[in-house]
Amino acid sequence: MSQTIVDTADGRSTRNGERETVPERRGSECPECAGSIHHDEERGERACAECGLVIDTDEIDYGPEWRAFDDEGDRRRVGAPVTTLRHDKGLSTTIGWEDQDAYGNQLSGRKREQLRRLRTWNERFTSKNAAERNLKHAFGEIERMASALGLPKPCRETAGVLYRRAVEEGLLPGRSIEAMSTACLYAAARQHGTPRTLVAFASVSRVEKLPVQRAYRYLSVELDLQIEPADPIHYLPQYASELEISDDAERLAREILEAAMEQDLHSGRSPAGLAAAAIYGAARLTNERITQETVGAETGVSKVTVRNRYRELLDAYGEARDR
DNA sequence: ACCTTATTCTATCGGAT
DNA sequence: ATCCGGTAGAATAAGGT
Repeated sequence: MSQTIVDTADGRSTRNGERETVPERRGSECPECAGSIHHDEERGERACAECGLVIDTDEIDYGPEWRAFDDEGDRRRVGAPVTTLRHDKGLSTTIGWEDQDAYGNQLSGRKREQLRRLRTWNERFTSKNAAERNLKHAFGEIERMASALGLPKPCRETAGVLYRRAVEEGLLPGRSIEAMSTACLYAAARQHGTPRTLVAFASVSRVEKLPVQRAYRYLSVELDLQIEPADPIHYLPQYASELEISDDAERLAREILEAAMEQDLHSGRSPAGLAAAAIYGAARLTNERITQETVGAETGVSKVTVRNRYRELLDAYGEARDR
């Protein structure tokens, strides 16, 4: 009864987790001293310019990273962009399998022999040990799941960074690669404001929900991840498009959620449930025919929860309207 | 590892449109 | 006939001992 935990596995905020104690990730003010946030591109950190409080680390640099070595001044880096999602960061050479030269001519037997040996050794060097192969495996899984869930690239990259850190911290032994990579992607998705429910992750992962959850918990404790409770508003766009709701209704749902959050209705509730209920309530207010059943089915929330929440939400919204 | 508490889920039924 | 709303009891999640 002392600590404020804001990092619940299903993304809801806790009862005593007052919002103002939660570090604002995307805001421009320091939660400690209200100073402005400074971006340290070199170190990938965001820190307060006044008091030096580091807001978060290991941000992805989205900008081009090209540097020229010819003369001074122009610092662009050259080459394929470095990506964390290749076990070798995309920097190794691959030798093609074709027994042809660059012009498509057949090679002599002698050359072919030489190439085969080269390939063999190249393989040995590029995936030289088990750890590297594990990374390969994990990043493959991250890519697969991310595209199944429609998660954007920066999010995948973050997941890759998290996974790499997890390996470096020695969190892997005793845990499956599948579970840990799923957990990393889950964490990354929430950090990027494109959350998906744990259930959604479990459905695209090769492992069950429980190990994923355990891995996530372990990960967030060990890496000291500061992840805010998921914002129900972030679920709106995906739900709205799945349910084919009008833009007007989606906007309305957003307003409803904002009103509800003013009144702390979201505390302790599942963000996905709130979002589903807001969609349903908004559709009802704009006279769009949609049943609690379909909303529940598409969002993975039971219809009981949809109706319990949507009543509350509309009450809160009406009250906010009256003032 | 077990216990407590709040929330959500499953199943079910009566009533409304 | 389908949708809504309410309810009981099981299940789950998170925190604490």
